[in-house]
Amino acid sequence: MTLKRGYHHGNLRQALVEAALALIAEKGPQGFTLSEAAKAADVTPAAVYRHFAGRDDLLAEVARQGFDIFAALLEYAFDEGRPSALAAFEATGRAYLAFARKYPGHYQAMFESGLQPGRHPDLAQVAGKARATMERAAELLVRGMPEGRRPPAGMISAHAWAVSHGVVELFLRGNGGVQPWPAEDLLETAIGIYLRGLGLIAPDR
Amino acid sequence: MTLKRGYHHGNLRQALVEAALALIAEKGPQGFTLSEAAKAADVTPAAVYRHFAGRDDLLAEVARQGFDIFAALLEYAFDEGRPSALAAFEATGRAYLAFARKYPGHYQAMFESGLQPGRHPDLAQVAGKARATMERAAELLVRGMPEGRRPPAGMISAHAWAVSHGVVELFLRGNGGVQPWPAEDLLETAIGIYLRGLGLIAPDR
DNA sequence: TGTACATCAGTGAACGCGCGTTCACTGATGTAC
DNA sequence: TGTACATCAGTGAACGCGCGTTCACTGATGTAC
Repeated sequence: MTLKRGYHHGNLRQALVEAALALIAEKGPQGFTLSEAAKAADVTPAAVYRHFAGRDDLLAEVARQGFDIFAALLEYAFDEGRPSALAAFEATGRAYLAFARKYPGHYQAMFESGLQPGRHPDLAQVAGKARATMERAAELLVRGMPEGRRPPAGMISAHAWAVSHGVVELFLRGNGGVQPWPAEDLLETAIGIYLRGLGLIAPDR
Repeated sequence: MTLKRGYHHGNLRQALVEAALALIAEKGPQGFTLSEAAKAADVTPAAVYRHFAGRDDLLAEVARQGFDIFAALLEYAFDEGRPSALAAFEATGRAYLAFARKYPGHYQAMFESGLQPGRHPDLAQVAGKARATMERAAELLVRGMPEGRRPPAGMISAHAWAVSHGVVELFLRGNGGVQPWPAEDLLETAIGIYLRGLGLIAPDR
């Protein structure tokens, strides 16, 4: 980290993003400050303004990169619906949780930092891309159901978002005492029961 | 609000709690500061220390009162399992959402303020009471299932917590763009499908 | 290859701000006699 | 009923702190000739 560097940093912009990520992952979204990120990048706070409009702009860039990774992971998990609509749907749920576990800094910047996407159009755009992938998975899933009883795909994907998000918030971080099940197991069983309820998995085991 | 009052406030402790609630409901948990709560209660910041050990202690009291109300609402919704285990279980889910909608300040203090319950034993205790009610509802629910295939009640209640929490976070506050369904409908459909998956509701409609 | 110069990334000092917290105090209240 | 006094809730001024942001500046880089 303290490698010799000259007056110019080289790639300060990305270094600041990564410093912010480390701070957020360690101390939560409120533990991130522009000044501390600058210090972690071995630079004066004023230097940040060469690359970002201010504190919120830096935070938004962190979230944007997070949504980029998130969208790519979902896309990869969905895999165009292979090997089956069912498997692809389950895979996107797992990908949600895997992302939250592997990129906690990004995740918190995206969902817990309190920045409103309306103020950052490019953020809203890439977030929409991630959402679209989940909706494609749901869309494909309901096509496997009898015509008359298909629930709206948007509702199915909203359910999947909600349970994934809830599992992450309540059980991935250790905030509610010791949890007897790993978050991954909780999500998998919840989605399994849900899919049975949709009639897409046989009722017996 | 600006009713004449003497040198002594009368019930400053509760007035501060309510000022904090209003601030949190309006501007989020980070919008709450000891100074602003004091100002809203028409009192000097230093006066707060007559009633609370400091900022965190005031926040914890807000959360504690929230868990009190929450636990009572769940208890009332559960109603000792009447009229049926199924109805009682569904009612607790609805109560979760109703609480979040009706008491947004409490809800955010409890779940989004970042205070750790470990540091406030009485908070952890009353939170445990709420959790226990949800587990009783789940326990009663699984008793209606054939002996060999009963999932652990704690898992069922964790699922219910997670989906309720996720629906609140994602869809009750308007953070994710316009949502075509009310949060209540999303939660009800999700839990309905889930209960079908457990074999507790007939598969057809 | 060498020099002059434009560009611009980062410095360092300073700002105003609101925060949580402390302290000696003072004014109101209520109880003992 | 009236007075002395203990209690204690709230005041007001002050503190140190870290924050985000600004500004004139300076040092490094790279390009034109």
